[in-house]
Amino acid sequence: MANKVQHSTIHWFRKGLRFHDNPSLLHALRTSRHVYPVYVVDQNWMKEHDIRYGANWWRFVIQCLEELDTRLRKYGLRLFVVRGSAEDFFKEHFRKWKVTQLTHDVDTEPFYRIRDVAVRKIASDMGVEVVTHVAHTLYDIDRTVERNGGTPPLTYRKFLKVYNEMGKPPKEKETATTEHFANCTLPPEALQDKKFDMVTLEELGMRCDFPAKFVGGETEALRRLEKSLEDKDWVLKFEKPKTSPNSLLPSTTVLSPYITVGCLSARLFYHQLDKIYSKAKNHSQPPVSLHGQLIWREFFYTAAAHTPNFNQMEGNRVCLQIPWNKNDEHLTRWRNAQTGFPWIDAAMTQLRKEGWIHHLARHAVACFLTRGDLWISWEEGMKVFEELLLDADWSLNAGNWMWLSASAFFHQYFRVYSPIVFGKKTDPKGTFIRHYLPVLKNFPKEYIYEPWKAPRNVQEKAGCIVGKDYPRPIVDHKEASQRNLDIMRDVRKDQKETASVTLGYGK
DNA sequence: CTTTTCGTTGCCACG
DNA sequence: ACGTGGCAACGAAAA
Repeated sequence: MANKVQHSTIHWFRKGLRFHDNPSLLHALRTSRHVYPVYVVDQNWMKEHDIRYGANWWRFVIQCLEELDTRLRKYGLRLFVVRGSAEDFFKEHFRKWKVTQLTHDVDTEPFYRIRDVAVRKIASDMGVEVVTHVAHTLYDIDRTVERNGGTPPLTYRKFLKVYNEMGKPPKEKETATTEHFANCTLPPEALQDKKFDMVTLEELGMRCDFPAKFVGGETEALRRLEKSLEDKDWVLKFEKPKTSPNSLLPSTTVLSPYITVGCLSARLFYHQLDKIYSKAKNHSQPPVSLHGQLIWREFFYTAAAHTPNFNQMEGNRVCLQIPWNKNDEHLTRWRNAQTGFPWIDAAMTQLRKEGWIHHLARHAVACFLTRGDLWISWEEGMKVFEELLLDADWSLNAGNWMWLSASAFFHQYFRVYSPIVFGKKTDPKGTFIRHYLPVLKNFPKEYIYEPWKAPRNVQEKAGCIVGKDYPRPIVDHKEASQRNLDIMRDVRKDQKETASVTLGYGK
């Protein structure tokens, strides 16, 4: 090899749990004699920053880590799973392992940024060079914002304009493979150090008493990508709003969990789509196309990275200030699929048991919790999603919750999803409900979306008495949504007046 | 400045 | 089956 191969490098996996399109890993391998691949599990840090991934998410990530470890061992390396503070670990091991270089992806969430600044300081104090690359998003987000004049685009159209000016995102990098690892080794004592062996759910104090519907790992991610792109016609015609939220086989790709933890590169997905698009005469366009979905992700990442307090209402300049109610009983019932609205409860059951629900199902349950029915803050819903979703992503989660609650980005608050009618369009027989709420499975289709309306004898025949075997609806939808609509209108009127008064003072 | 148009995915009644 | 306008009417951006 022509270039000097002499660094002793820690490659820090956070997201980016992959060998394909991993520029910072490639850099580590190309410039080092020793490469220590590290993943940090720090529950205190997570608690401090209110990061609340649940057992299903951890199981998924551990599967990803196991695959990384297995593959690294084939190349003579291993994964070091660190317990506790990243700062403490680096302070100790930069010296112990004679580290001269640290490599990792650029991450934009505030909690990552704070920690990265601290780690960078430790590194510079100890003479460790830090090399980072943008690999999780399509573009370098700071440059997108620069291009937009210093602020993030806050409408999709505006974002598209910037996107069109910037040209296609960088091509994905080659996959790290045998030749990249050829010159990298680890000292035997490090290879055998049991302290850094794989973490388990038990160790994290967690339990999953249901099987994994979606298995983590890069191999599964790439297999799923390939399968998703198999039917070219489906890819070319894809329009998100036309996909079904309640088909038992997902009507979309379900690549989001893989992209979120980074065992699938968004850039790889982007360019594979691009190849298919370029060979065809016609294809669907953003925002509804598959490219459009990746651009939505980028849109929320960009807004989140440049909006202080993006995941809360208070101090968030893009978020409408709404006097939400606090109602722990209603929140708990929503969380635990006990609202008495079968379509809502079925979706929430799918979320809890599988960790993924269709985007439109998220719309339905989010609208129900916030502006539609329960008038509970979007922040509460966001927290539940973060705990239960495999694809929970800080930026997208907060952004979409603001969208659905009509707090930001989306303003047509009078368009309320009906918890009874909406699901019927794509699943009139209620197959989805019957699957996830077996207690209702024998209700005739006339009553499956509103079982409380079934006459007593029908309930008896179905073997399910509403109010006993399945809850009565916790609100009257018509009444609640109308009341909420009125409050929303008043809030907006008030805030417009306040804003103009403030403006008046400013002049 | 005002006016019009548009916005990934509402519901309902009517034809 | 599907399209349309009314509902009561949002904010951002184009015109």
